[in-house]
Amino acid sequence: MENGHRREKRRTPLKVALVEPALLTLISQSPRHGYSLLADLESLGLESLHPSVVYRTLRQMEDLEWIHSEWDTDNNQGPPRRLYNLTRIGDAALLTWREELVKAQDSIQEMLRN
Amino acid sequence: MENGHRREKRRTPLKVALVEPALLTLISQSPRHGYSLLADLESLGLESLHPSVVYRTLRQMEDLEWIHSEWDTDNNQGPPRRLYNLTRIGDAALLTWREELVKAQDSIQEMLRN
DNA sequence: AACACTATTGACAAAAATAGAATAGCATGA
DNA sequence: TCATGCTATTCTATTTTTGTCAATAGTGTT
Repeated sequence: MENGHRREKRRTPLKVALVEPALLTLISQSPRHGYSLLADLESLGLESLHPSVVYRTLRQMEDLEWIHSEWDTDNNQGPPRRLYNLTRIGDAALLTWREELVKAQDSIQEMLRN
Repeated sequence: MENGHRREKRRTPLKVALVEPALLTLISQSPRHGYSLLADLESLGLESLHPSVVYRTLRQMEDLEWIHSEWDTDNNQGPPRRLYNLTRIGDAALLTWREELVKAQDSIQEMLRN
């Protein structure tokens, strides 16, 4: 049955796999809200992510108690927004993530060295 | 409803997201069969992957015609095994992947530079 | 009031990932 | 020869994740 090609799509793009550590990194730098994180991710090279992906990841991380959010009261330009900041657990999670990032970096380096 | 923590698991580990380019890279170096790829992935830092992950990815890539397999006839030590090698399409796919890897590398670098 | 922009949430279908069982050839020793 | 263990691959059920779209909603502008 040598033939019979079925699928077209590829696996989870690297981009998506990096959203979580990227958000942690950004929030650790300074508390932010989701909408601005959406833009900040682009500065990390993670472009054109669907907003839902970002908000969902934020909620998941909050469920894990890596981050904590509160409604931003000194809200100037629009509807209420959540301001996220890192918890102590999130700090630890970031450290763990950084180790994983280093490993991934090594793997990639190895692959690229033709 | 500030509280009510639901989930425990994290997203797809980076490790898994790197299986596809890693396999392409290895096969491009020299044709191999699945079982040995399982071991070779470890040399790329992708450790303790479930065999299913590797075999599934191989089948997916074969469906995409990135790789081609044939049963290895000069089979010495066990049951029949598939020998995989890269197609021309796979060559191109590897190049595309390498660009993605470079981008990911940049993103990671950016995250790690505290 | 209609519209555009900021901001977040919810829900659903489709795809992917996890893990374990099933299958099977070969080699070795009891 | 029968059990055991290793090599090697496939299948399938279940759980998770992802992609996408719609819904909600406040604020400012025309």
